[in-house]
Amino acid sequence: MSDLLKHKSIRITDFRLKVLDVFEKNTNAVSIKTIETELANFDRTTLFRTLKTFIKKGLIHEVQLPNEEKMLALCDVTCTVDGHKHEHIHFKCETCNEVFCKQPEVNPNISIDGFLIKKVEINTTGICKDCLLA
Amino acid sequence: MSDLLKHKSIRITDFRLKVLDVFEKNTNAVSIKTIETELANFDRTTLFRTLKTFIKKGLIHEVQLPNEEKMLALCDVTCTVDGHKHEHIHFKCETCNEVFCKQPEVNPNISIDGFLIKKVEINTTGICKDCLLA
DNA sequence: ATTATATTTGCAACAACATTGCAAATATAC
DNA sequence: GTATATTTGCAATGTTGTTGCAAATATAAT
Repeated sequence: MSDLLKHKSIRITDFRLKVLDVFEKNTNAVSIKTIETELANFDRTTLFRTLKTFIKKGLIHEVQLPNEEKMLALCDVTCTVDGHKHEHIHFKCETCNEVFCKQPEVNPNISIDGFLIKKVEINTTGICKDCLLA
Repeated sequence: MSDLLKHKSIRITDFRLKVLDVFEKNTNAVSIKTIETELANFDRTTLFRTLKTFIKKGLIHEVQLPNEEKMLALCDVTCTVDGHKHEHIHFKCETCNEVFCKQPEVNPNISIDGFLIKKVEINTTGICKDCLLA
């Protein structure tokens, strides 16, 4: 578990392990509110700095849907301090409100006439598998 | 110009016309900061309420790229109080920092195994046409 | 193992962004 | 022109995130 921090060149501290633990206990993306609830006594400044470091080092990434609270999720192993390289897309279920990182069935190829696209980010909403079956 | 408000069932007031004017004067998406700069004397509460109303009624939409300031842009005519129905995607130029609403060359078809997708939002970054030619 | 160095933490203060309640003002409907 | 519902402006407050700094801790060097 601390290997994950070491692998991304993040110094290991008690607090960072606790924050990482929150991400690992939750299958899907988590909000800052969730993190704050699951950490017992903590300093908000340190939390924000920790999250910033985690993002910079390629350990977690933000999921930002319009008019929605910011969510955070663990990155693919391909992400490093040199940049985030995600293949997945994001999905928010309007029934259970969970935010998923999922592989699309066909890899989308997005282009705009005359423009050079370097990064693509896809956010979707709908109803997830479990809620459809329920 | 006030027809646009009428068409979206938004009561016409001086303040709302001024805010709408900012959107119409700017070709691309604008930040709240930009709106505040272009409005002379105004009340921030009223501005936030106005923007919320505009979004709810389908006149403008948010463009939220991760780790970026929230941007706002006029909607397609297809958007109403019953929902936003955009065909376009968003593009932020890393050279000029403009945020565009653009039609993609091929309409992307996004699907996730077992999930029902109702809305898709695509945000891209790169270099825009003008900056490529410059 | 001990020390040196660099990074991280916790606290207080603050800045930016956004919301609520309420009385006065204004827009639309009659 | 009046009645009714909505919008505005103000003050207060909430939420989210940042800065500076001294003390504490993690890693690197010996």
